[in-house]
Amino acid sequence: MALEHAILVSLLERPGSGYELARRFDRSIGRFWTATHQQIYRVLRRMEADGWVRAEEVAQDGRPDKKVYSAAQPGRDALAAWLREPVEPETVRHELAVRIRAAAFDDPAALIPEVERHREGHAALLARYLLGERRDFPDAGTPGTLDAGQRLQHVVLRGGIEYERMTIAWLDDVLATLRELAEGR
Amino acid sequence: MALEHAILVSLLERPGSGYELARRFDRSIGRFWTATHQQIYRVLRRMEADGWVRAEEVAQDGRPDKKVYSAAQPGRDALAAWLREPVEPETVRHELAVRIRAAAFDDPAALIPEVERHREGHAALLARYLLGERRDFPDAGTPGTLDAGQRLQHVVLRGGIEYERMTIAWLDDVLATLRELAEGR
DNA sequence: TATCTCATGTAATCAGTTACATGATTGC
DNA sequence: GCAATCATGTAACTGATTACATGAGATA
Repeated sequence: MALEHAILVSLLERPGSGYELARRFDRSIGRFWTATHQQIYRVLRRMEADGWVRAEEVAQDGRPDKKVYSAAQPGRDALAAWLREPVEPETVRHELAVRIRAAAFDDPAALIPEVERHREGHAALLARYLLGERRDFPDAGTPGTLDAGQRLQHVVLRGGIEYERMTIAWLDDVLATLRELAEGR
Repeated sequence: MALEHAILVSLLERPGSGYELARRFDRSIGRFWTATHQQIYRVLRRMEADGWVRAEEVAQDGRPDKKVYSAAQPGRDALAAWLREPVEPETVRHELAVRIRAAAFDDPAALIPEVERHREGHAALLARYLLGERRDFPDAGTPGTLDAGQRLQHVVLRGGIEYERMTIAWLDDVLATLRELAEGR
């Protein structure tokens, strides 16, 4: 039920059309909340009906018209109320862990290429995060250079970086275990 | 689409009824895949119809009858095929990260109690994992004492432990940031 | 007497994905 | 000429949650 809130945060950071939101959900916000454009359009219409967002039709030349959404006060209020609600524990869906345990009933070596591919994906993501950090927060060590929003964005990014580091180290552990089992050690 | 496979792994590790599976999903398996009993019963019926599992009615005295499920060969085959499929990147749902960025548009201090509660939950989980590790894998350092299934279970558990450690460290980082912002530093 | 555990289920609803559709413009 | 980008949508479906129901024995 937090897609509404993720959209609100994104619109508070910068107003935009459904299409633009969908692209943000592919990039930055998609790091911690995914959504397809169909879902975004549907939720935006509901949010507009509830008065959480305002829509403004913008005509463009050479491009289709678009509806630019921005957060309205009732939306801000709803966000503030949500911030004060208890954080329910997140439902976990860790497919790779299921696969690793499943490997005990099949050939463990069969899983190695997939885990390697997974590891590469996380390494690439870590590199992108570190690049983004150097680009967006070069002076993070100097006090007083970042506003509240930037400091909060940075601490979320640091979480992503640490998560990727931890995951890569763990996948190396997994690979070592799988290779040992494959070699009969 | 991996609930079927998670159930299969669990039934291969040990046959059991829908009710028992639901309890395992509350405990061990729930660490990386959650499911309610309603969903488990529904999926079990489908799996039985597909021949992935076999059911045996077991009468008990003093307790209701139960249907004990065990994995059948077509289920094993499906699991082996699934292991060889590409691992699609998992959809991320990180509500706390959304909240942290939302705090920029509200009072950052309002989030502190919730983050503290979150941190306590992760610390408790880490303690449980470490206890489980000492109980189930006391001789993990000595080669030749664990079979393939145990070694794979252990590497998954190590992942959980590292994830909790990383998360606790990050939540401390988040709390420090929120407290600095609340104090106007 | 009341609550907890064991055991299985139905019904309604919500969230999210996949597939398909439309139509103009820009770049190769 | 073809693919990609911009822009918004409908329809069908699957996966998952919430609420409710039943009923017996065990425990406090």
